[in-house]
Amino acid sequence: MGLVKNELFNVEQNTIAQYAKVLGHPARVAILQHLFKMNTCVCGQLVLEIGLAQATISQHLKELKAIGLIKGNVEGTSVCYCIDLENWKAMKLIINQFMNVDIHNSNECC
Amino acid sequence: MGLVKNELFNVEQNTIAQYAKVLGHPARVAILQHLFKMNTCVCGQLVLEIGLAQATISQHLKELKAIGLIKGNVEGTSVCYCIDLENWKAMKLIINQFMNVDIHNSNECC
DNA sequence: TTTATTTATCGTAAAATAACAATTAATAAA
DNA sequence: TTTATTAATTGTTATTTTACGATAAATAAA
Repeated sequence: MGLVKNELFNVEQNTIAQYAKVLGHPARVAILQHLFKMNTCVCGQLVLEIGLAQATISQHLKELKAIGLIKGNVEGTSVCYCIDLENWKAMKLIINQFMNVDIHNSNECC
Repeated sequence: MGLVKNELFNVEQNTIAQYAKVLGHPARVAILQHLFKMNTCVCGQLVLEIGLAQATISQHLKELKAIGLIKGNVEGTSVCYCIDLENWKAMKLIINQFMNVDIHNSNECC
């Protein structure tokens, strides 16, 4: 076990869960917020900004990159990261669509 | 390790991550969608609807209840679950606020 | 009272996650 | 060329998560 049974769920449910999972760690939330705040590519610094080890930050960046929310450009000896706006907006749409299931419901119960 | 260092992040970041984490499993997404679709309290059935073992569903329900997104009413020998709309809307607000950090940014980079 | 139904809890195993030190790889600077 | 800088990767450990069988608890039905 410890293994999610994705085959029991539809694509939408798995996609929502995948995005939510990536956002489910405060370091990754902080990284995204920082990238938005800077509004430009950010090289390094993230390790200083957040208090985690370099290897740990690198791991979180990898996950954010893997799902497409950020992208990185090699710039000399450092790598510059920024939000992938197109994918970010696609993610927003999917999450919003899910979160708005309440709009057409009254839920008069309990 | 395997232990998140919450103390490095602010309340907002931790709250966002906590909500996202709960939504980060397709079974919990499916449960929420089902509760919205039924638009009323749901007793049992969830185990039949989703293909996971009863103990597993019970565990997922516990997590959703712990963070406040659903509530349960004992009704005879069974328990009826439904969305806690107030808390659900509070969650939506927090997640939306986070996701809309892009609105004021152009992100001309990379 | 006995039996059935329904859900929660316990115990357990496999897998995933978070974190970090150490190392490697790649480029820039001296 | 040698040295420094920066980020990725590797290896490892502790912890958490997912899942389920078995059992317990609580109530309803016979």
